[in-house]
Order: sequence, then structure tokens, then C-alpha cells
Amino acid sequence: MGHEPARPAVSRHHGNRHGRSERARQAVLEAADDLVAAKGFAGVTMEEIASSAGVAKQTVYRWWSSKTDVLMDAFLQDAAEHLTPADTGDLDRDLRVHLRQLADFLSHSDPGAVFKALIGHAQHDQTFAAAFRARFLDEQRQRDRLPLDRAVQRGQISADLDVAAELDQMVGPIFYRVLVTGESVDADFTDHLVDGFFSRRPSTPPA
Amino acid sequence: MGHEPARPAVSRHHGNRHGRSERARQAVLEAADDLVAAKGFAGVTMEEIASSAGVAKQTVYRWWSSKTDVLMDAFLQDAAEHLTPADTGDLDRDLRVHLRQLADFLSHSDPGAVFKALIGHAQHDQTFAAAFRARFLDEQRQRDRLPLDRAVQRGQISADLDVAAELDQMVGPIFYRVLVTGESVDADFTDHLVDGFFSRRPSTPPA
Amino acid sequence: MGHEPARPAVSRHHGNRHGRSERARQAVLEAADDLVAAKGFAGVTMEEIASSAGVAKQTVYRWWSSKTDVLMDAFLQDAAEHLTPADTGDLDRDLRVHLRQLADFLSHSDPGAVFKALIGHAQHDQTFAAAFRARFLDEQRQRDRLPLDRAVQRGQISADLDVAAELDQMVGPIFYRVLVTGESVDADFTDHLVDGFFSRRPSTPPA
Amino acid sequence: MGHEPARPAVSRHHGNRHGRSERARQAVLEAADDLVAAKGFAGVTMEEIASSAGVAKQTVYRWWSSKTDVLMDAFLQDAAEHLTPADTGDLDRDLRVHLRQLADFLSHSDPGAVFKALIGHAQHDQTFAAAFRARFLDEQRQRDRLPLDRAVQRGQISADLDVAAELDQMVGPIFYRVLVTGESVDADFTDHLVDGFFSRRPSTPPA
DNA sequence: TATTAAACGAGACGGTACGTCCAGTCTTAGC
DNA sequence: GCTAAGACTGGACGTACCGTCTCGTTTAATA
Repeated sequence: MGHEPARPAVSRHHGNRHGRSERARQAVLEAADDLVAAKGFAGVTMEEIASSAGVAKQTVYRWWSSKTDVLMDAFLQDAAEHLTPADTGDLDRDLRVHLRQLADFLSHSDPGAVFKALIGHAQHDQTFAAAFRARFLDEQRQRDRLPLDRAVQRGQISADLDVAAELDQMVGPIFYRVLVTGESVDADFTDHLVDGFFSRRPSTPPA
Repeated sequence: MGHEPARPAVSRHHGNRHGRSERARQAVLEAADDLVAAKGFAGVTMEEIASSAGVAKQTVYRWWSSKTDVLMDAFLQDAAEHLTPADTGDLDRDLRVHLRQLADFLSHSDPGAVFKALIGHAQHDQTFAAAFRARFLDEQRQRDRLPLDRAVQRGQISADLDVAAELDQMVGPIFYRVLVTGESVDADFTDHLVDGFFSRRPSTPPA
Repeated sequence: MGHEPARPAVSRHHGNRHGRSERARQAVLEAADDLVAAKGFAGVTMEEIASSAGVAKQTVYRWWSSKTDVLMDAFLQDAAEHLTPADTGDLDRDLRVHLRQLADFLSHSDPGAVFKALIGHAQHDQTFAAAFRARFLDEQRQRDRLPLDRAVQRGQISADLDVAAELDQMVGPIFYRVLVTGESVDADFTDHLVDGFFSRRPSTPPA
Repeated sequence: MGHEPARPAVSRHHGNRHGRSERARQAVLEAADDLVAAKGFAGVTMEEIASSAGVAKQTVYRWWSSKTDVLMDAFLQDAAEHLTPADTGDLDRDLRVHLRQLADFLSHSDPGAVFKALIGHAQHDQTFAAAFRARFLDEQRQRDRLPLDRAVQRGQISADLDVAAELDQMVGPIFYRVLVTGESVDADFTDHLVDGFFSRRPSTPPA
């Protein structure tokens, strides 16, 4: 990214009495982003994040407790926007667009790569897993279900639908392919998932 | 575990001209299994695997290149048996049993914990990811589709079924819950997935 | 040795911005001295130096590049004092005392043992040999010739004496016995060397 | 050297019941010589000696106990010839030639380099030092004193001469320069030593 | 205006584990 | 019985990061 490759002419910040340096915070998050994109999760170290950000190691540790903590913050800062489903009033269309967006995010974007790294780390760190769910996954799940919730509100689909279960059946296969099998996830695949959703409730034709 | 806690009376092996020591190989794999169960993935080190196995560190490195390489071997040795679907001739029943088994394996078993750790590691190591797929996931996927393949052969379900896609829609949500949301996966959930499979093809009623 | 066996009450040093820890430096040098005296050159390892000094291995490597580098520093710190010739104004006496001192240092003292080890190492490491000469031997040679230089200045002996060559004929045999033949070097032997020196210039009787 | 870089067409020796393989013995000693000349003492390993000699490591250990043991044997095999003083009946001449030969051997020859390495090792291994003296140095010292002994026998010099002490005063400075100061030792220097010897006994002019 | 305390840079520190290297031992099969 | 081959134990090597700590500087709110 652009990330102001040359530090601004603004005189360097050296701390002050009330509160942290915003400059340092941004520099750390951007360095973390850049590094994980360039060298992958395992290739990033706290020491390099600090030196790339032009910041003392202690400053990183003052505000974040670990590499994954930094990466989670960096991820949160620019991830949500990619994953908010649109609302056109047309459930079928909204679902298809959203699933394609999700698949593309996971498969091809830089923050998607960070996301996979964080999910990976969560597999061997329960504490981190809980934090990641609390700070990102729960919200993301709320966003994912928005199209279905709105369709229920509009009366387009039955109110006694188990929204969470249906959602899992649609997004689950995408995550499965990305995290487990490593196959690419194209529009045919995501559209097929939407087809499956509608075919499970024949009484409510798509529009 | 069984893992013969006391070494057998057989005299110690010190190398010979015709290949590696089977005793050392088993000891390493068992030590790795035990350690990862006891202290989790991150708590295991090559040094401790070696010393627990009563083996020199160099002997571990002679045959495996990294901790994950050892764990993959250890996992392969006792994992496949847990995940082979039965064949009763009844597709509905076979699917339900298999998915419950899969969910239980992932959620509650020791090798399931190792599996999650390995999948986690695969998220930040492309080389390992490829190796893990080649040595385990591809075969597992063959096993997963056995019930459907057999039903096709028996003429129970249409021959033009996209078996891979249907499979992803059934197992995907399970992996999603285990790896991403961390929710428990009970029989209701897996049965619901089977229901969904059949409801997508009304012309072929179960039984 | 003195080596302040109990660490001073001063609180532990953990690094600061103004360079290295003097405490760590001293502890390493003392540990090296003690270990080489206790177990000989070959029995000393960097790891044990570090742990004996209560210091991290990396701290040793930060400031010294090898075991011999540490030992050279340790040797320099307490060696020079043993080898500075006295100045009584009496050449004959000064020479005899100095050669006895040199022989005793090489044969019986702890730093003498370190010296022999370092000279030994210099035989198979040219880089170290050059460093050892630059940091110790050249200066020692200056000290060795002091008695002769002073006698020349006093007019006691001819000004056209080849001081370096005469010196080699006196100290050379001592080093030869210590390093090569391993024989003991007693006062008779060193006195005989001084006799030889004077007998080579009969016109200048020893006072 | 020739050292049969390609193994000869002669069928390889694989052991027999009639004592050790002379072929293996020679190959090991030659490999050791070549390696120490090519890479220095520290760069030689038992493993490389064995593989360079086309011999199993165990075969080396069967006949020699350590690297220095091999090198000592290799050295002994071709060293003595360089260091035997001639006998022309002329003491002055014999001494000058022998000291020059000694200086040249130590300073410039390949076996001289091995010699220095072995003397170096002797500084930190008492056991080896004793062995080296027993197997080489004592004999060499006998050879060194031959010219003086013969001159005594011929009545050229006084019979009550302390031959050993005089010898040390001549060879000592050479070893001192080679082992300690690292200076070159030219003919002027060795001749000066001989001059010193004669000037210490004016009643016995050279020739 | 001077004081003061938080945040900062720099970087040395005690540690842990890494992955490599070599020494020296042992076993087996071939000649 | 000696050999080649090579797997084995054991242990030091030197490196890389970890997370902690100290030092002296910068800064802005307080006094």
C-alpha cells in the first residue's frame, strides 16, 4: 500500500504526558500489514514490525501483547468494509453477491490472507480464538445474516426459518474449501450454494 | 495412551546398515502424540519430542524436517480409522452416522485436536499445506464421498449428481463451526445437514 | 581468586541505553578464568562460561566471538602485571629476576596455563594469532626488552647491540622448553641464559 | 598428490581374515595429510578423513583414537627425513646447515605446518603432549644434538660441555619465533645463533 | 515559567528453542 | 576377521526472537 513510504516532515513524536502517539499506532499497524503480505505470517516478528515502523520494540509491547494481537488490530481496521453485504431488497441477488464477495475476500485479498493466518493461529491458541471471535467473528456473523434477516422482516421467507443453520450451510462450504481443501471458490460454486438454499424451501420461490 | 510406557526388554537399537530404527520411529511418533495432547501444539518442541522419546535430537531431524512434519506422521498413523464411513446399504443412515463421527472426531478426540493444529499451521505454510493435502486430505475426501458413490452405484440416487459439490455442502458447515466459530456440533446439526441434502432432490426420497 | 564470590548488593542489571553491563563483562571473564583453571582449555565451552557467569549465552556472543576471544580478554586483564620486569639499575640482576619470573609464569601460574592454551590455539588459527600478537605479544616484547634498553641508555652496554636478537636468545629457550619439550625451567637454566648473554660480549662485565 | 583420485581398477578391499588392510592405512594417512594442508587443522574432521580415504569411519577409529592421533602418524611418516642433520665433520658448517633446515621446515613446509598444529594441540591436551614427545620430540632432540655429540667425540669441543643446554640456546629462539612471535626466520638469524654458540667458548674457535 | 509524569527511542539483558555439526559407538552384511 | 555402510547417542555450536528492563529525552498539562 501507499502507507506514506517516507515519513512525513512533521517532527518526530517522542511521547507526551497524556496518551499514546497516534503516529506510532498507525505506523505499527501498517508495518504489520505490509510485512504479513510480503513474507507471510510466520515470517513476521515483533522485532521487525517495530523496526519497520520506526518504533521501539517496547512501544509495540506497551499497546499490544503479541504478534497476533497486532495483526488482529491491523486486520480489524480494514476488514469489515469488505464483508458488509449490500441491501437491494432482492434476497436472491443479495445472497449471491455477498457469497461471491466473501469467497473473493478469502481467496484473493491481502486482508483475506491475514484472516486465514489468524484463524490458523486460533487453532492452537484458545485465548486468542476467544478474543478473535469476540472482536470479529461474532460481528461478521451478524453481517452475514443480514440478508436473511431482512427477507424475514419483509415476509419474503418464513419467519420460523433457522437462520443460523441456513447460514452455516451457505458459508460453511466456502470456508471449508478455503481453509481445508485449498480449492478455488468461483461464482458457480457460490451460486450453487444459493440454489441449494432455495431448493430446500420450494414454497418460497426466489422473487 | 497404550504407548508401552516402559520400553520393552529388547536390547537398545544403535543403528545398523539396513535402514532406520523402527523402535526410534515409533517412540518419536508416540512422544509427539502424547505431548501435543498434553500441552497443545504450541507447547511442543522438537527438543522435548526427542528427549521424551529417548532419542537424540539429530535422529528426529534425520527423518523429519520439522515439528509439523512429525505431527503429521503421528496423526496419519492413527487418524484414518476414525474417519472411514460404514457401509450398511442405507444411504440416509450411512450419511448421518458418518457426519456424526466426523463432528465428534473434530470436536472431542485427541487426534482431532492434532488435526486442527495441522490445519491451523497449513494456513501459514503453503508447502506444508500442499503436503498435508497430498498425504491426508485428498484420501479423506475419497472416504467422505464413499456413501454417495455407493448410492449412485446402487442406483439409489441420480448418476448425474455433482457428488463433490454435495459433499462440500454437508461437511463444509461442520468444519466451519469447528474451525471458525468454535461452536459445538451436535447430532441435530449434522442430521439437519443430511435433511438438507435430501430436500434438495425431492424425487429421491430416503429409504 | 578474589572474584567477589557473592555478587554485590547492587540490583541486577538488565541492560540500558548506555552500553554494556560491566557486571556481565566481569562475570564472564571471571567465569572463563575459573573454568579454564579448573578443567583446562578443551573442557571449557561457551555454554558453561555463560551459565557459570549467570549470563545468557547471547550476551557472551554479543561481545565476544568465540571461546578464545573470551579467554584472551580474561588473560589480558590479569596477565601484564606478572610480566613487567623490575628496574633496579643493575642489568645482571634485572635480567635474572625477569627470566625467572617469566619461567615461573609460564610453568606454574594459572594465567600461564591460559597463555599456553592461547598460543596453542594460535597455531591453528591465523586470524587469532594475529589478534593475539597485536593485543599482547607485541607489548610483552616491549616489556621484555626494557632491561636491555635501559642498560643501553645508561651506557652499560654497547649502543650497537642488536637488542631484539639478544632477547630472542634469552627468552627463546624458555618458551622452547615450556611449549615444546615440556621440561621444567628452573633458576639454573635461566641464569645460564644470562651467563650466555654476558659471555657473548666479554668487554662488558656484569657490574 | 597422486593419491589415486579415481579408485583403481583393482577390486576394492572389503576385509579379510589376514590382518589389517595396508591400503586402508595408507589412504587414511594420505587423506589426513592432504586435508590438513588444504584446510588447516581445525577444518579437518574424522568423517572427512574417512570419506576422502574411501574408508569407513569405524576403520579409522579401529586403528587410531582421534584426529590428532591420525595426524601424528601421518606426520611421523614423512617428517623425520627433513630433520636429520648432515655430518661433514665440520661442526660450524653442520650447525649452520641444520638450523637453516630446521627453520625452513618449520616456516615453509607442509609437514612443518602439521607440526605446528600438533604442538598447538599439545598445549591443551596433556595426554597427547606426552605421546607426541615420546614418539617424536625425544628422537628429534637426539638428532638435533648429533653435531655437537660428534664434535665432542672428535675432541673438537670440550667434553664437559652441557650439550642439552647449548642446544636449547640454539633451537629455542627458532621455535620461539615460529610458535610465538610468528616472525620469519632467515639464515642471518640462524647463523647469528651459531655465532653466539662459538662466542660463548672463545677457547674453541670454529675450525 | 518551571515542574513533572507519561510515552517515547534505543538497545542490552536473561532466556528458550532452533537446526547443524561432529565425535565416538554400535550393528549388520559382504568378502 | 576386517571391511564398508550408515544409524545411533550425546552435546556444543552459533543464531533468532522472545518479552523485560533501564536509561535519558521529549512533550504537554499542571502549578
